Amino acid sequence: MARFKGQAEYSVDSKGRTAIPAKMRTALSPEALGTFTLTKGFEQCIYVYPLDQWKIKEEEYGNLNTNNRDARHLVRMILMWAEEVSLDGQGRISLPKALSDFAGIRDKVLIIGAMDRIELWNPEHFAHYLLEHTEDQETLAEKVMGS
Amino acid sequence: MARFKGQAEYSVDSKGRTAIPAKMRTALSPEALGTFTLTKGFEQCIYVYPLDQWKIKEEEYGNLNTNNRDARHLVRMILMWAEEVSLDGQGRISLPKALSDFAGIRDKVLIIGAMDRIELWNPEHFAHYLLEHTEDQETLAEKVMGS
DNA sequence: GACTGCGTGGGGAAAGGTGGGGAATTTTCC
DNA sequence: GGAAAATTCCCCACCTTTCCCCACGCAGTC
Repeated sequence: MARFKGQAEYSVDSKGRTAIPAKMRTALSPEALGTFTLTKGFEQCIYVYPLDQWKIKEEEYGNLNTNNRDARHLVRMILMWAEEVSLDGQGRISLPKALSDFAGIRDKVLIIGAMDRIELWNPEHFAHYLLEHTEDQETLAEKVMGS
Repeated sequence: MARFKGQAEYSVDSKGRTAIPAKMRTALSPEALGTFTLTKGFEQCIYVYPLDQWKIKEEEYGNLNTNNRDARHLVRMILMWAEEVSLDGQGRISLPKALSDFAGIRDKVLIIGAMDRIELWNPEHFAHYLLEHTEDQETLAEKVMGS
């Protein structure tokens, strides 16, 4: 499985394209075929899953019973935002308008490696996010991984 | 199996035709033969099943116990609205009047990929639908897919 | 100091969405 | 039963968007 890490602030050009950092590109499995599935993240950002990783997610959703009202709604909410994009010859992807609108991304994007996915943030929004979550890492670690 | 995802707002022309997004067309299996079965959706929308996927649904409904009053009624309700349509040379389908009336679709249509089917919504109705389902994704995911 | 890798920008060709005309078929009405 | 009207289907044409390719400049490396 691909393990992404690190951060970078890149620009988004007039055509809505942004480069994926070379370090993250080299972390991709060959099975990903240079293709990602972008979707709406929890919090105001875009989740970027490599194709092979997304297949696993998709499988889960496909097994839900669509005769169940809540399941139907969940599938709608997740899939309507999902979009498949591929790297161009320069190692860039183009951001679907619906998603960059949602995340408030315009001409700058903060790219964060987060294990099995990459996250795209509006740099300013991310700064705000940090301000709202001032708990220090030590406390969090204890809360989450404690016992 | 075809896996549809993404969203798009397209127009419906004066002849009641609407294009199927190219991304969804490429997701079609060859067995679908560019043919869909449209039927009344749960919630106020139109369900669009590729031919091969519809066969599976048909099988499911065919296996229901027709001695059961509810099952009998459900099958009637679903099948009486079902209609088969094919893509034209431009990748469009024409919407049966009964269905577009039911969904309230006029000159604009919101097209949503939802796994094995495509959904057609009146954009405004969909906005209302979203307002009525404000549960956040995280809670819903937990409810539906367990811990 | 030249070379290579990487992020950025843009031009041109191809594809995709939209609209409409006209022939063939079906429906309706006299 | 036949003519008129409406509908359906197939094709062509336009225009915007997308995709693919080429080019530049900066940075780190040998």
